[in-house]
Amino acid sequence: EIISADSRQCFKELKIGVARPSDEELKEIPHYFIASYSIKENINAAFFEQFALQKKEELFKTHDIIIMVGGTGLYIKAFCEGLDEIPPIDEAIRKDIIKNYELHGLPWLQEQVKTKDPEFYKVGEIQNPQRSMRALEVIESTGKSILAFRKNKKAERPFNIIKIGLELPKEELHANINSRVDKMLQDGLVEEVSSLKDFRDVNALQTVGYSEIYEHLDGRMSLVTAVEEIKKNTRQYAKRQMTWFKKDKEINWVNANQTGEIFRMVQKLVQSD
RNA sequence: GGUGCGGUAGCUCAGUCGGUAGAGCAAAGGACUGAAAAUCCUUGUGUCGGCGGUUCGAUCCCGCCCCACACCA
Repeated sequence: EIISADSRQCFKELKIGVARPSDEELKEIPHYFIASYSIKENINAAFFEQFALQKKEELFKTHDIIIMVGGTGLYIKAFCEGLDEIPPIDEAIRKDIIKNYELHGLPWLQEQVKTKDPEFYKVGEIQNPQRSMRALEVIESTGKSILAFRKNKKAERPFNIIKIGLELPKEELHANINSRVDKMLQDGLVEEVSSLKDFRDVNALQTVGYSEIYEHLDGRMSLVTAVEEIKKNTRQYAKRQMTWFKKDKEINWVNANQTGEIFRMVQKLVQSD
């Protein structure tokens, strides 16, 4: 059985633009964390960790091996190594910080971090608004620096993990991206995005394939340009995924086209484990 | 044929009152513990269209030529 580790395919409203597996594929093998939540819900890495740990518990009662598939590096890391526990943040604090950042910009944010969490200001990514806002909301909500919650040690997991990475030569990867995007358009990407026009501000829709089509629907971009942008942004995203996964020395790499090889590798790894 | 406006980094363009040039995007590499398909960081030598002239020195001024666009015939 498969647990998906994909931060966008988990939403039931998103299908074409996130290249969700077909209904037949989903019927053939039970999948979890696919099309199971709404874009209106606040799904994130911590939520996924809890979900997957619980689901794995359930599945191990009847299976020796379960498979996790997906491209969201942080989610996979959260499952394999755990996230440090940080108390929930008051929604009002969070909204207030975002509002002020949008109003006053990065200098304001940095100033806030500097006075409220000088430690983070010294070592944190203060150029990165998302990280700085996170640090700010933690200290405002808990009174403690986000750094104080970081344990810097991996969680112990009572099961074995085998990691397999799929890779392709760059030209092939890019050709695949291009045809996949063209297929999405044929399948009705524009219609899918149009139907979600009231939700363009939710996190789930800050997504390659959706942002560009919104721009087009606003009349700020031709369809042709939007499609080119989707292809380009997907290439850049794929590159970021590779940067993330290549750092993980536990991953066994296979050419994505050699499906037979993938099978053999899984068997070998499972036996030797 | 005439007039005008251009020809500068892969693309779009800025600039140098004459001392060999810089932004955005792309590309390449990287980071990343509650937005992660997100967010952020690093990296810019290119016959400054060609050939001559003026000058100590020209991508910048002058002349001719080539190319693109617009308008006029």
